[in-house]
Amino acid sequence: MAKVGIRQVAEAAGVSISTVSKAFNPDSAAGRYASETTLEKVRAVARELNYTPNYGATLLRGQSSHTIGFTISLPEQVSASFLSDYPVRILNGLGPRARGKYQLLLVSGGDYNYYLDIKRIDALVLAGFQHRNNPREAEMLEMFERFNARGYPYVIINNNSDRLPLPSIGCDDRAGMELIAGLIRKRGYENVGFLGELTSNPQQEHCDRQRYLEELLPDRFRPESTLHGAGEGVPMVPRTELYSHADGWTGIHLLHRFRRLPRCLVCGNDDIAFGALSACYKLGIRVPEELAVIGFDGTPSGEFSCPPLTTVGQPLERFGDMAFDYLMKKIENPAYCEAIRVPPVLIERSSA
Amino acid sequence: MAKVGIRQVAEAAGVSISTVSKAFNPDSAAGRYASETTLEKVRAVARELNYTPNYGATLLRGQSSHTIGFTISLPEQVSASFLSDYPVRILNGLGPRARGKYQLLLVSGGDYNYYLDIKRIDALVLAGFQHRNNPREAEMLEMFERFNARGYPYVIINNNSDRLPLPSIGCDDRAGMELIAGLIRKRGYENVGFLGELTSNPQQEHCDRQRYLEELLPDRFRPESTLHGAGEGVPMVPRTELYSHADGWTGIHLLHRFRRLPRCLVCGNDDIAFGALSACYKLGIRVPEELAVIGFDGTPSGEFSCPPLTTVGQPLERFGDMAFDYLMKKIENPAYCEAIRVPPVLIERSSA
DNA sequence: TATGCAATGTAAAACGTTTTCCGAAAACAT
DNA sequence: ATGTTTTCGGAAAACGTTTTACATTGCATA
Repeated sequence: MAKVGIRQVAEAAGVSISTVSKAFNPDSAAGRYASETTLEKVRAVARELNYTPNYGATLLRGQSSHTIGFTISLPEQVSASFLSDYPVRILNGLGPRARGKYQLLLVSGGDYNYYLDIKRIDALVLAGFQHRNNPREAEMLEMFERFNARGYPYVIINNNSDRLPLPSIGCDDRAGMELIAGLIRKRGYENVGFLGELTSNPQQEHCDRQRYLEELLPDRFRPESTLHGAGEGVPMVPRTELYSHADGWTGIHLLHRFRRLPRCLVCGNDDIAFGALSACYKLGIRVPEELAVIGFDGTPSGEFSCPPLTTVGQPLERFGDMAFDYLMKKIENPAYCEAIRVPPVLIERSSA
Repeated sequence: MAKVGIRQVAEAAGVSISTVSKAFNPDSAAGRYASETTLEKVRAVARELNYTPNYGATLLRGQSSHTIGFTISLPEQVSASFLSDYPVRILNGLGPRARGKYQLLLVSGGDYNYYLDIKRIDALVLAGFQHRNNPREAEMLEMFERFNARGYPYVIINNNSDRLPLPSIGCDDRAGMELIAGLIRKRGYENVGFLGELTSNPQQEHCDRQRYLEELLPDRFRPESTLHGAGEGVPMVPRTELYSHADGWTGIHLLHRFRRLPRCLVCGNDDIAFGALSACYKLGIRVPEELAVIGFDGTPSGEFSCPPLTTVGQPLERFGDMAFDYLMKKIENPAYCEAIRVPPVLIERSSA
């Protein structure tokens, strides 16, 4: 069978190739100059002939690559959560939404500019970027700046800082902490501490989640049950591992040894909570009888930890499809910029 | 600044545009007809002008898309392991290898044929495809057949069946089971059972891992400590969950209730083992004192389960870069087909 | 010195679209 | 009936490469 291109379709439909092109690009400026009746007829013929526009030609002549870049974190820096189910869940939302309209290109760290520059991608989804307390924060902010300056459409997934408004989609951490605070009041835990990712630099600001918790439970929050606030006795430990499990593990050991364990410990994320849980198991601390542990993220494994983890679930699939909508909006209106926060959901299991 | 295309480079280098093209496609047939000296000079000029061949034009005129498709499982079917860190680890191997040479396109389930047909991708990496005991096995095999018939370069990651030789890269399961068998002998566990994924169909063949274990430990293996072999008393449970955690959980409950628990239980994968571990925690079964549990996969979370999981680690990053090499070989020599098995590694922690 | 052949480079023809520009026809206003 | 606008569709010019086919040069051989 002969190759079927735009010419064959044109001939079969009895129109010129430009009309066929218009049938496939109804939104283009020239599209206005053909009647919908004709276009529909052309489309029917095209369907029958099983015609698909040649991607190379489209790309060469047209202005859109119909491709969205998806990238997980800076080069050689994969955030801990991306070693769990994060990317797949996000992609499960993004993929179906983009299907048929945009293709998804995996852009490895550092190639963003390049791909955007050569028009290989129309827009970029940056996932797994935590710029807060990140040693390469400067580099990341500079990149965002560059994107803004050039008007590149991009969106960051799960960048939760409320101090730096950026085009982003993420969990409404404050709402999440409200859920947790509500649970804590319900259970009646009087002493509440927080366990975030460890860092060797005590100067670094606390993560937003900790701040929210302090604000929401001023009467119950115990700063000394926090590694930053634990005081002189407690040494700061340099981070050695990529995974934050280790932070939870170390955190419990430290707080236990220095007798700073509260009645309830809220963890910055589920991975930290898992680490905390294993340390409790090891040290014989009963959860939740002696120590209640609450996570944040809703990782599926939480259902099967020992004991099953009470946590706050992030709608990651939702982030994915919202990211797509965000970018479409941004492409249409280059001035659009918003930090969207999606409310999470409380998952009550048995650790608190 | 004016756009820099092949013409500008040609002019700057004092050669014709075809010579510039040759400099960038040294492997093409026509490449032989220009001296390496000239080509190198052209390349230097191109570098200086910061020239990159226009992708659309390359695609239109050339025959290769320089793109590899990466796909995780059939539409609407994400295998449990892909909700852990699998895809990212594989991509961590594949990405750097492909970088600069091939782009990576995320192909969502069902679009493979389409993308290959329209030459949008040169080759395909299929990850997360377990065709054994899969309700859609027929569909998958048919797809593989079609690929073979048309000579599409593709490779399946982690398809471990030894009964159906397919272009694949995966863990050498037999070698893995040898490691486990060795550990079991060393520890002196006399009764060994196996816990695979549950299925409502008792007719289905055992997974290869179980078969290897039986073959390797004929003296210690207890078929009754296996859900398939547990006999009439034990009901088969239909799968309800995507995650195999649940299978481990249910498995332990069942075996415990019907008093078929062996001294040591080998699990088909880590997720099952985590489910088993939580069930033990819940039921008060001490691990490893009463029951030793061994996993398979080397999921990072194993380090922080309760107790930390003894398992066999799969070199997933290695799979990724081997997949790239595989496809390159296949593109060069269309007849090439091999099922590569990479030996795993024993990770001794405290659950056995 | 003529001849043939290998080595090197170029001109020009694709590749299959999108888009610009223009003319014909139709609709409308006078 | 005439002039003016609007609507519709086509001809043709890009887009930036790769590849084919051919021209030139240099060199060894007859």
